[in-house]
Amino acid sequence: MDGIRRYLVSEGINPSYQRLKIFEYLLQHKVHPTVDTIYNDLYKQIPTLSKTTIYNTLNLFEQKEIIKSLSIEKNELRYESDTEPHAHFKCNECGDVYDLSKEFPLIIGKTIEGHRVTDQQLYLQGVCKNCS
Amino acid sequence: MDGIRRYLVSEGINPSYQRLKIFEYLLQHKVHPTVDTIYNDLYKQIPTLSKTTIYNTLNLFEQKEIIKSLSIEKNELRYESDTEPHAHFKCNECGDVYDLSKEFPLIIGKTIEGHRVTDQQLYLQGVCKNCS
DNA sequence: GTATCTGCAAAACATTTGCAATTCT
DNA sequence: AGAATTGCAAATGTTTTGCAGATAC
Repeated sequence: MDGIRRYLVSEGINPSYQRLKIFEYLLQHKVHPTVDTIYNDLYKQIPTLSKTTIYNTLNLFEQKEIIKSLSIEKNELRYESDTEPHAHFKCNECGDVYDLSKEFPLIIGKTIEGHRVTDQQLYLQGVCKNCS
Repeated sequence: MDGIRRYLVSEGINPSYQRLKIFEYLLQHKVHPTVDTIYNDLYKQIPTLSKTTIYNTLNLFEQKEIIKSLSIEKNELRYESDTEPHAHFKCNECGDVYDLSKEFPLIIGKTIEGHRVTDQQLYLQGVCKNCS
């Protein structure tokens, strides 16, 4: 927890209790949780927690570029603490989202058809190994 | 317009006036419009048009697999009539979304890390050639 | 003590649903 | 007439905003 505190401070973020807990949660739950999932889980430890604080905190983290948001599915934002580019796979059966370790071509930094690329996201969908 | 009518019929879709106009709009506006954009444009020609009809129609088209929806950005669904897999580039300056003709590896049909892939989306972001 | 952070309640959006009126054949 | 379609109004779900109270330095 002290490591997390130091990390947040080093990124210019005031390490409040809620912020520490939310960032710790993202580090420990690498399944790209939604705000609702984060709230329902952390609520057990922090009964006074509100969703507003989770929204505020995630928006702050994203602005400071220590997390990323994924809009894989309509009407559902998901969050992850891994900011390195990597592909995502969403299972249409169980709904789980997996990180893929397989390397795909890195396009960031290149110029394609005249457009300068600064960010890339590869989303795959299908049926995961558990649901096959 | 008669070609569009025949196409809708061939896909099992009753070609009402609104459906014809909405599909024609998507064919003519390949900038991945939102429901709001479609509504604001078509409203001028069809003053009685409602957003509900646009939602109904787009959902029907998507279900019949003659269009695709893109959730590139949070809280904003975009639609396109091109159902072939291709990459998208979104300009963070002007907000426009471009189709890229450059070929990227086709992953659909493959199995990656045990997951069977049936759909793929590559989203790039950055600064487009007009905004550079 | 002053600035920041939290969290309630309300607002703002996009999308869906229920249903009555309209249209088409 | 009968079935499908349209579109209004209300409901739903997610995210944002306003603001008063709590917390931290």
